[in-house]
Amino acid sequence: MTGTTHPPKDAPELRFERPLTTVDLVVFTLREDQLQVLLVQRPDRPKEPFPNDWALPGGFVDVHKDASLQACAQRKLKEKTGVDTPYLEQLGSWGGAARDPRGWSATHVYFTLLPITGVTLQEGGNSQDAQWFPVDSGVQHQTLAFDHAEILRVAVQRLRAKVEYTSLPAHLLPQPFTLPQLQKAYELVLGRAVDKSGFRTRMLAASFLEETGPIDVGAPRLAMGYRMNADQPLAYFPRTFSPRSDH
Amino acid sequence: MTGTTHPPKDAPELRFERPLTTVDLVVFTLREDQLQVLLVQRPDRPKEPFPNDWALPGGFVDVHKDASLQACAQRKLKEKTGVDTPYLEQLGSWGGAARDPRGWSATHVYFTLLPITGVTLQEGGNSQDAQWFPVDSGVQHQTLAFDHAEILRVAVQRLRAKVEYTSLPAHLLPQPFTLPQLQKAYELVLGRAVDKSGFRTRMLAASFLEETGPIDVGAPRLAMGYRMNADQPLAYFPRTFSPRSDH
DNA sequence: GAAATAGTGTCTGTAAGACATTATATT
DNA sequence: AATATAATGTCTTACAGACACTATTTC
Repeated sequence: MTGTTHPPKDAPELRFERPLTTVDLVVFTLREDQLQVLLVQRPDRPKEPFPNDWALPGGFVDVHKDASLQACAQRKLKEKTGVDTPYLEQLGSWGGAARDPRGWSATHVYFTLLPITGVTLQEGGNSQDAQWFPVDSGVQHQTLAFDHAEILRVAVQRLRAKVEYTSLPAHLLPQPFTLPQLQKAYELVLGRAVDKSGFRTRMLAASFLEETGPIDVGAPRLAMGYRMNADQPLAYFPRTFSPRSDH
Repeated sequence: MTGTTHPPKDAPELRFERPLTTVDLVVFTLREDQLQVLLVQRPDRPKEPFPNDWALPGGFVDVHKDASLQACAQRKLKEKTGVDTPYLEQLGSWGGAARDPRGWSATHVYFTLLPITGVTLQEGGNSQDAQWFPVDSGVQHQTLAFDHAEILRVAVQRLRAKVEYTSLPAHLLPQPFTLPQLQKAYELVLGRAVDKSGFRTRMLAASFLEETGPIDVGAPRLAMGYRMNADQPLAYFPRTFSPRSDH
């Protein structure tokens, strides 16, 4: 380990301009019967780009605090939401000369799904205002800071695609949950109804759920409660959901 | 555009240490009836990490040459292979304090599939020796430079997973190709046989192929030639390949 | 016509979609 | 008992897998 200084003194061949390196988060939750995403408002200070615009939470990698990109994402998530998420997936990276007026920059984007119940939005710090926005309220096409509108669009697309053949939406619910609740989560994310019978067969066949006993969720009848198998953060189904009408 | 200098003079709040930013490539091809991957040998020079070890082709982002990460990947691919690939997908990014002895670094990894016929390996430059290695010859578990063994493992996993439900292997063949050739490409990537009848139905149903007329590929009988639909770099199948025996 | 490969047809199995029906709780 | 929701059953359809069969070319 030679140790890197800024500017690097010990390695002449490394004396070239380095891009800025950031990590951004796309945090999804279910709130008010809608799929929502967490955004923060850019500060209104001199030299800060996109003042007052909404942006994905995130920021610069701190080479002294963060052992890795994933660790950096976890840290930022914890700072904003107080949550240690069990599911954090890399969405991809975006980098170029034009995306940040401060210079050539590359961001590593992670996305996560959280039950709203576990979240307590942290005020202050770099993110004056953190706020939830419904994904289908036009946020995707509003002018977010940087290229975050594009990133959010890709994130939503990836989420919806993946929900068609994985157990992802289970992470949106506090445990234990019932199958009707899980089905509703799927329907809210996909934006369409799903057949109950097929849904249940499919979920139970994937064996990523464990029974926890009947639950009263305010319905006339008790429903079986389930929690996710601890060792299986994500189950893959043999086919995608796809209504007949598509063909 | 404020313009970034090194060190930045105009933005006190940006005077922190920046990670190194690189782009690496996982280049797959079909060669000698095997799935192979392109590796380059690390130079044996003072201050260069992992001297003589094999590594994925790639290198530092050049903020003056490269408009974006994708452009950087295209440039490096062209430099090494002389190819302008029609298919370049981001695999993900790897970053951390420990992966490069020169300091905190993050690499953005792209992968591509090429017909071997179009490639002419470029000698000299930063990559003394570029060479093809069969994926299943233990390269995945050899000690590659940096964390490239891990990256390669993920790339192979992603490729094999995606081949189960997409038209990816078509990019491994020079056009036009025949369906038997395409099937062989699938079988080589997947490492198992695939049923002919189902395969053909599936490929033709996906309608990403255009007939180009019968071809003589040295077989006793002519076969229909196909090329990929120009506007469809990747077709998705409704289900994955999966032999009965799995269930 | 023998041989080898290209291409097609038939049967079966799996799992989803559609929708009807039964079960269980509350009022 | 009425009602609302939970859970199950039945029928159909799509499409892959297995495997047998036909077609076309060269020798």
